Amino acid sequence: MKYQKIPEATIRRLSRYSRCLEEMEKGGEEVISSAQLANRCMVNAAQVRKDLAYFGEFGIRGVGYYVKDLLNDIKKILGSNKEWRMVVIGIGNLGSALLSYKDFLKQNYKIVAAFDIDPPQVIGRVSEKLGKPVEVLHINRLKEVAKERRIEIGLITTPPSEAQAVADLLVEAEVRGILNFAPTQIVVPEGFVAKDVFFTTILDNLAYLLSNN
Amino acid sequence: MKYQKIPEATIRRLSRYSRCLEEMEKGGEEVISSAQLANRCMVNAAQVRKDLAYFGEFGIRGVGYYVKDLLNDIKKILGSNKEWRMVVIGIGNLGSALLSYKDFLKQNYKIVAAFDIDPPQVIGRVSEKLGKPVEVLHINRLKEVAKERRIEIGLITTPPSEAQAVADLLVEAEVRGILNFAPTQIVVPEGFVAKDVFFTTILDNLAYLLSNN
DNA sequence: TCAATTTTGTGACTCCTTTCACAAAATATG
DNA sequence: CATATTTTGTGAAAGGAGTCACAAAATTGA
Ligand SMILES: NC(=O)c1ccc[n+]([C@@H]2O[C@H](COP(=O)([O-])OP(=O)(O)OC[C@H]3O[C@@H](n4cnc5c(N)ncnc54)[C@H](O)[C@@H]3O)[C@@H](O)[C@H]2O)c1
Ligand SMILES: NC(=O)c1ccc[n+]([C@@H]2O[C@H](COP(=O)([O-])OP(=O)(O)OC[C@H]3O[C@@H](n4cnc5c(N)ncnc54)[C@H](O)[C@@H]3O)[C@@H](O)[C@H]2O)c1
Repeated sequence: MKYQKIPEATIRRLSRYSRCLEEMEKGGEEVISSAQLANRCMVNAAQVRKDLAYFGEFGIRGVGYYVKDLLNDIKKILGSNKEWRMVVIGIGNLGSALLSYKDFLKQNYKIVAAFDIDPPQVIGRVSEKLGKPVEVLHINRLKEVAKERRIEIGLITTPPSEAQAVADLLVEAEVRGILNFAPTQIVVPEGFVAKDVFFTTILDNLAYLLSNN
Repeated sequence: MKYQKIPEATIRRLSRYSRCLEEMEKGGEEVISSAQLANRCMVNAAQVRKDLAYFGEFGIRGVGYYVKDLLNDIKKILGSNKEWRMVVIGIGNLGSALLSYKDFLKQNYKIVAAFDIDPPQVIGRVSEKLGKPVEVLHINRLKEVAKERRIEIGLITTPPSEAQAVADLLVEAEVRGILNFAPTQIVVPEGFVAKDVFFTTILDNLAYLLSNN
């Protein structure tokens, strides 16, 4: 297939297909049609086929898709087949929750370091739920440790006033991907990727829908 | 302006404008142009004007928009001018973090109840950060308390296996808006609104961008 | 008072995304 | 082996969303 720009919506749906396929695999299903997958993910069947068509041909006409193979192919496309090494910065309420989030382990996302500016209260913290204990370190060791542990993604859970400064530190440490949970827009240079997760935006959306339906 | 279907993206941007306008108001700015607001929110100026045009005329030609008025108008559009009363269900790592999330207070979102199925460990829990202490109650009191406290939005932070059942309880209690943090797709009847927040989808997105740029 | 300046609101255009519809490929059946 | 059936992959059509460009409205300044 010739090259085309891939819609961001397609990537989001691939992640959804991935989750559904995982459940199907667990359920023992071996082959599915685009219609079945579409149904499960609440999208159009042609949409499923077109999304996949951006990346190649994965199905067999008259048959469908092999669940296991398709799951693998999608993970390869998303880059979620490899293990991603992450750091959490700001070990307060939300940061602690992320540190003990079991699902990250099941997926290929692994928290391998944690930082705070006020470590005495949290230093040496260990979560049994995690495969390995993660010790909370002082933020001034970020650059050094990030390189050492080959960290690729940073999760920012500091107060909003500190978020951009922390992002700058991550950039300096060459951590290329940033997920920011503080309610402030993060800016990073070319070559880096930052995504903001605004809880209030999601709630505003809900509020709008509730007010107008 | 004649009626049109309003794009979901417009609603998301309005929320963004809202946040920027709040900062501007704090900063003492009284009037802004669509270009300035657009710049701040990293969108196109025509986009700002078109988004607003769906709902009426809010600016003055040759002048711009009055920050205070526009903020009010946007909040009215979004429905975020009123106070929304919320419940959190599943007071584990993430649920506890949400319970003590200060920003909800600053906005018009207020957590007025909390439930778990295993309350002995958490009953009577109080967060000083919140205006009023919120006691964690047993899930079997959900329907009764939801009505009593006029709850309109439910935040689900139970394990995924319980999420749909909890959503069903919320529907039964006529809580019309649901925000689900468990990694499983929630289905609700006509007239209710459910949004899923999938952390892994966001990470998959990031992984894709990091793998392909 | 009137021309110059600023900035909105919006029709028209472009670009992107989704859906439709069908030929092509694989399988099943008699 | 030929025909019917199934389901993919994809070009074409339809539908939405974003950008451009300019007339209309307000203001400023001479
Ligand atoms: N609590 C929630 O449920 C929730 C939900 C959505 C978003 N958020 C956002 O996430 C962020 C954290 O929220 P929280 O409730 O966990 O706050 P918190 O105050 O409990 O935690 C913040 C932590 O960041 C640390 N910190 C401050 N400056 C730092 C720096 N420069 N470097 C490293 N660490 C630093 C603090 O010591 C503290 O431990 C906030 O921006 C908040 O708006 C929180
Ligand atoms: N921890 C995180 O940072 C994080 C991030 C994203 C998503 N999530 C999702 O949020 C959910 C909660 O995660 P967590 O880490 O807080 O888990 P957790 O195990 O710490 O908390 C779950 C809580 O739900 C309660 N519960 C179970 N069944 C219930 C029921 N039927 N009714 C009421 N309460 C019930 C449990 O008693 C427990 O207190 C999970 O689905 C998880 O996948 C968590």
